[in-house]
Amino acid sequence: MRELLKNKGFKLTPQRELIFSIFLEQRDHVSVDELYDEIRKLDSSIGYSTVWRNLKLICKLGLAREINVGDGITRYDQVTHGPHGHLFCVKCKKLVEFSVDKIVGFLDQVAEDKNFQIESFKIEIQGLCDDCRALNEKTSV
Amino acid sequence: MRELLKNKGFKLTPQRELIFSIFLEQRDHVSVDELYDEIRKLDSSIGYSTVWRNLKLICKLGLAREINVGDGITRYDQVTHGPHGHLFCVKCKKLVEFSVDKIVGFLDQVAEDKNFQIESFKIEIQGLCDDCRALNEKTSV
DNA sequence: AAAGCAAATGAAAACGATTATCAATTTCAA
DNA sequence: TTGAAATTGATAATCGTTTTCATTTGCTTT
Repeated sequence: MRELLKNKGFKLTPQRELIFSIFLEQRDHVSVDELYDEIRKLDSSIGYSTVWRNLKLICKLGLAREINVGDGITRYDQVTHGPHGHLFCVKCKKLVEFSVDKIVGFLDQVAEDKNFQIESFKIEIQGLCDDCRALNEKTSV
Repeated sequence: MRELLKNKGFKLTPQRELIFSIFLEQRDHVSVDELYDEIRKLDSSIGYSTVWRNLKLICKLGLAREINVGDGITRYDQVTHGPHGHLFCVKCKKLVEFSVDKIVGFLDQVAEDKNFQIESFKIEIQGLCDDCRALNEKTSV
């Protein structure tokens, strides 16, 4: 961690250390606000900008990616989980991952056909998750 | 058009008629600003809100979908083009469609496995398009 | 160990796209 | 023709993101 930062000219501050470690232990895809709330529980003196800037830095270092599901909130997705798609529940906003191994070949082919140089891809299914679906049926009867 | 609106209790105004027709003849995925600019050329009295509201309405009627590529600008994608994925050039912001017929089966399977009810899906490849790629090579030599 | 400098921080303000408000106007059914 | 409901246009509010700036801090070099 310290080395990864040092090599690129970044400094290791207590705030940064805390933000990195808390972010990396999140299982879900957190937003700035969500991470900020977590951080504040541990050190209420850390500012919002600092959390925001460090999330950006985490992305720049290649440890996470920004995800935009269209609800106006940017979430941060650890790339250490490997390439994957997302199921996004439009009701409860839950984001669940799934493996996309079976279709990366197809995507590579598409890009090759159009002479497009892939930087990243995004595969997202939007709809209702298991829970919200059950809930919907109950309340609509 | 008139019937589609009438059935759902919406009224047909000259502004709406113009916005709908101009939107539907766009080949690209326009943003509110872009469509507003087009509209203004034809009728400079139409307000931004009206264009925005009618784009929302077009989506509500199922004629288009919102696309979020992560650059903070919402674009509108005509669904009449059928299900498709997007190649998004991070440099020139161009959005090009490609067919996803070969992988919808896979997505359906994923959803079924998790008992997830699909409303829509999004398949996006981000990177450099043919043109920008060529340009990059030239300037970096 | 001290100094110097670049980077990082926190508070606040700026920003930009989206969405809401509201008075005036217009559509459409009765 | 008339009245209720929807629409419009201008403007303001909202909200997440990003920038600014003075101050502090980490780290390298003496």
